[in-house]
Amino acid sequence: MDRGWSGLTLDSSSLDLINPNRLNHSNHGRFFSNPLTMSRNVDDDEKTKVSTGFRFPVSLSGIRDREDDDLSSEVAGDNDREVPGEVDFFSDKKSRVCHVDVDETRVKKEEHDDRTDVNTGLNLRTTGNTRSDESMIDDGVSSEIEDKRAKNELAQLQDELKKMTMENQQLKELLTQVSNNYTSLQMHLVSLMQQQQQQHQNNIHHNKAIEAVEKPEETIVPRQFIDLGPLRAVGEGEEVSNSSSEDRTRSGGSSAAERRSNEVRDGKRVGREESPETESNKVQKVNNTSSPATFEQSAEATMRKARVSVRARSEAPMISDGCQWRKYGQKMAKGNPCPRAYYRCTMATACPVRKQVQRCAEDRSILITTYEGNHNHPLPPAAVAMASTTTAAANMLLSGSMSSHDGMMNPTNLLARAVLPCSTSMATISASAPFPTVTLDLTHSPPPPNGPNPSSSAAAASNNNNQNHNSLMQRSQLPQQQQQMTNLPPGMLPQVIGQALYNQSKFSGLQFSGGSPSVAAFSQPHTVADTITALTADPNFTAALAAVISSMINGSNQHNGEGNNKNQ
DNA sequence: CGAATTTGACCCGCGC
DNA sequence: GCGCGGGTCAAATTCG
Repeated sequence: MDRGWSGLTLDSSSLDLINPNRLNHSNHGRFFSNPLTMSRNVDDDEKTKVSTGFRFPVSLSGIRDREDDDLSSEVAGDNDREVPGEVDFFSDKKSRVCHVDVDETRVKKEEHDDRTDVNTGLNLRTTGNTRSDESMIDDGVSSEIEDKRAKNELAQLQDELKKMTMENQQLKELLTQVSNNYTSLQMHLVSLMQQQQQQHQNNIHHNKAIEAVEKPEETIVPRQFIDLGPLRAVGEGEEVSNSSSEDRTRSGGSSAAERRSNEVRDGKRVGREESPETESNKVQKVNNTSSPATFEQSAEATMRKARVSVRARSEAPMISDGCQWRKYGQKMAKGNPCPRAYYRCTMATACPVRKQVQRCAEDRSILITTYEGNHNHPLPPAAVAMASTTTAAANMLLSGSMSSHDGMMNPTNLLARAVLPCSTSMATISASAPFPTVTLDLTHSPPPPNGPNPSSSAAAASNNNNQNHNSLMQRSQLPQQQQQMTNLPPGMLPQVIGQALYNQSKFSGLQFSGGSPSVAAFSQPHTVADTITALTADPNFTAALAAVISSMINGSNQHNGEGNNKNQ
């Protein structure tokens, strides 16, 4: 069936969260929509009962479908025509309820809750059929009892509906609260970063003053500038004008990078989109341009160096991530029989983003795509998911890889440090690689019985703690959605990655609900505080939230920066 | 015919 | 200093 169902199964403990009334704080407009879903869902639920697990929708549309189904059936609960059917569907329980009678509300509620765990929106057409069947069989049973049963059921459903509505209300409040918290946090971050920026400017002015007084050759530079990678595309026009021979002389240890920039000057490599610059040149430039955007440029420079590696199973030669790429080279990498292809983004003339695509040596069904740099142009919707994901990952990585002082001062790093311990189930971070690299492993296939871990080649840099990484992955029971990603059609990947971040917040609690059946975070009525606790305790929620915030931070940085802002 | 890809050559960084 | 490997360039080739 191609209705957005993932086809993957969940343990029954997660089922409860599928209930859109608990998850979805919205869309009452769709409450009565799509009557077809009722009949459609019959099959699903019946199949679900037969099979070992339950299906859940990965796509939002899928979620909505289920929501419609559930809601529709609830609505149908108000509809007398359909109610008896549902009664019969749960006939094994209903009869008990019926005998206990209405005054035994506690018992009834327990039964009711049990049933809720199974999915309240079970299907009316099935039940209707069942009813008709049963009515044919049970002709002897008095219609009076049946009416009574129907009324009981109706009351029960109405009760349930009220309960759901209240829960919905609670969730809405929760959402409001979370979003308020988020807004205030964001404001706080922005103010922090502005303060930091101010501080950097002051430092720069101070250093320039010192420079003017002391020997001009001894450039005193704040440490953070020294530690930075090359400045991101300086713009083709302004490229080499500053790097005179005096600069090179002054910079002392003239490196090969300088020779490269000489070549650029000599016209050998004019077509280069990025001007390779020495550290000293960079420092020089930074010092020369004491513009307010210095800090942002520095961040971008580091960003340019950071890499995000995505491992995914794909038979296609390249995962389609929504961007346009031009292949500019191919090399045989050592230790891998598969060639490595080099692509650069062609959506804008001077977009610095590049990516490498290579198949994993150990498992050639795994495609390793390594992204480097930030887009300097608007992205099509299809590319936003991947771009924001990689940017967020890179942000987390970079904020974590900064020097200790800066890292501690960097608000992003606070997030990263809060996030990384739990996001290791999805991301591996490498500080020892030539470039800081974060690896998003979307394959999560069990390691070959006797071979090395499949993630070992791409995440090679991180392999000093690779074992730990894997144990983390296993211990945390990698989200089933990720497992589902392993065999996605290539075009679906970016969407799913982005979706995953989104879904992580939506399905928070689902994936980590533990083994106990029907005890997911919302299976029982909770106070808002309980719910918040459950949400914030969930690593996925934290990770997703951090990814979003991190992405936003990057965005705000870029907006504060100069002309060539990134759009991620 | 223009755009995209291929591929050999070149350059650079790094380890020995 | 030399060799190796990674990364990039650009002419040649292929493709639409």
